[in-house]
Amino acid sequence: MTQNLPTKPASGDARYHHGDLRHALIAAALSLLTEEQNWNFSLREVARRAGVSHNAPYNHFRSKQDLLAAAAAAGFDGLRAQMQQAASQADTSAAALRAIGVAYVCFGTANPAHYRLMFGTVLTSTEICPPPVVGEAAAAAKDVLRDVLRQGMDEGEFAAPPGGLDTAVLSAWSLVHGLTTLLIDGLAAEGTITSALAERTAGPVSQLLLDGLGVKNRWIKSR
Amino acid sequence: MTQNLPTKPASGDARYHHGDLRHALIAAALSLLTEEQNWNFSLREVARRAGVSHNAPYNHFRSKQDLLAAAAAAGFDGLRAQMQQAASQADTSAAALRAIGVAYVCFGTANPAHYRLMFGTVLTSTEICPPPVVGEAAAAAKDVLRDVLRQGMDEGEFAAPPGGLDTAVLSAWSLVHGLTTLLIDGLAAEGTITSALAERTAGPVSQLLLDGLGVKNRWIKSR
DNA sequence: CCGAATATGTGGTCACTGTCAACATATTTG
DNA sequence: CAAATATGTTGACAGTGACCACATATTCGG
Repeated sequence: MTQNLPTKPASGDARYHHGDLRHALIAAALSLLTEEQNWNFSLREVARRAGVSHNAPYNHFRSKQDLLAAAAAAGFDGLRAQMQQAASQADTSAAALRAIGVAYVCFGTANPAHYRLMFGTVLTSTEICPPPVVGEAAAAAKDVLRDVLRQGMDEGEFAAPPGGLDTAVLSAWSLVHGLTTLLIDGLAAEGTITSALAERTAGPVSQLLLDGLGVKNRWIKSR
Repeated sequence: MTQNLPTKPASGDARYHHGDLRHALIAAALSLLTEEQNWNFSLREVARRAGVSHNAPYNHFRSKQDLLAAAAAAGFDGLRAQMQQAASQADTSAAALRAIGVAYVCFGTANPAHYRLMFGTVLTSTEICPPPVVGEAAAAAKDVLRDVLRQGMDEGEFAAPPGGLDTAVLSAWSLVHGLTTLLIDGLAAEGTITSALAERTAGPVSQLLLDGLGVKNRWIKSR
């Protein structure tokens, strides 16, 4: 090295210890994720962005995958928040379900790379299928859906399908998740995906699920 | 190297030109894919498996992504085949739709890594969203679904949802695709996924879609 | 209040990767 | 049969993830 040990920085502003490097790294990873729309960026680049050496991240994450898992978990937290807000503003269970569906798809299409990462770390990473952090965050989001469905079934607004609540939850989640990824992958529609397109698509698709749940005012009668 | 230029092999068995290296590379990639359950394997490893030098692949694929895209396209071909066979063995449109759903989910859960790759290369790769090869293969599979739905609607077996055939296709695909990935990701059920589980899950979920399509003998009446 | 244990950051290193360029050998084609 | 092309080979390079030993803060027990 040309000049040794300027370790003690000139200004007391930047300390040797970063303060909250863990979050800084996650933030850096997320910004790289949205910039490049994939997670091929190097762990070293993340470290550079956070202004630390290429090895500092290893004090907070066991591996690159581990960092990505943390970023994915953060994504599920955000998703859950959006779903909850959407549900809270609806007055009927059916409306809540539809709102959740739209919110879900909008979240995914607005943050394609992040959404993809959320459901992608798993395989890319270790054997243990959903890394605990991710699994828990995902379950929390799933529960929002479950609550709405249960309430609707309790109120008699939804009919119980064979297989009961579990099947309903799984179907609903499958539907919005599938739609989201198809949109992201450019397999559902031509051209770039706008939030308007997401809403326009998510609406009818959610409706079809509602029909399956035997919601009272079916479109078939309403026209 | 210890021993130079045994380029001309002793036996005339192995030629300088491989014969069909392109397919050999795809095959090697696929076997690595199922072995390691991810596509972190190196292009060099693929070349090693095919018994060629680390640069030979570049005569057939522009990049690693390009090879992966080819593998993904092959996957869609296989998927379409299974869907077609399932559909051909059903006597009603509703039965065909249900069979396709189950076949779809079974394909995905039986080849998790491959399935994941099929819907994953996109982002990981270049800007042009679905690489042409992949997009075309995917469209072919999608058409199987579309044909069944159209026929069912023509026959009056399915009711046309608002948004028409397109919405129905999109919904159906979303549902099975979403369910498949959730199962693969370990987010739908506990423990390892068996083909039995896949069928058991895909059945009711498909049924819910059929209900949404207003199929005559609804489960609610059939019990 | 101080010294040891610990947490956090640094630079060095290694095997390996994807890709490029230059070269060698088959194959095809005029 | 020569020239053009297709296919494969070796060599190189910068960049990567992950390990190590070491340096510096921070914390905590005495």
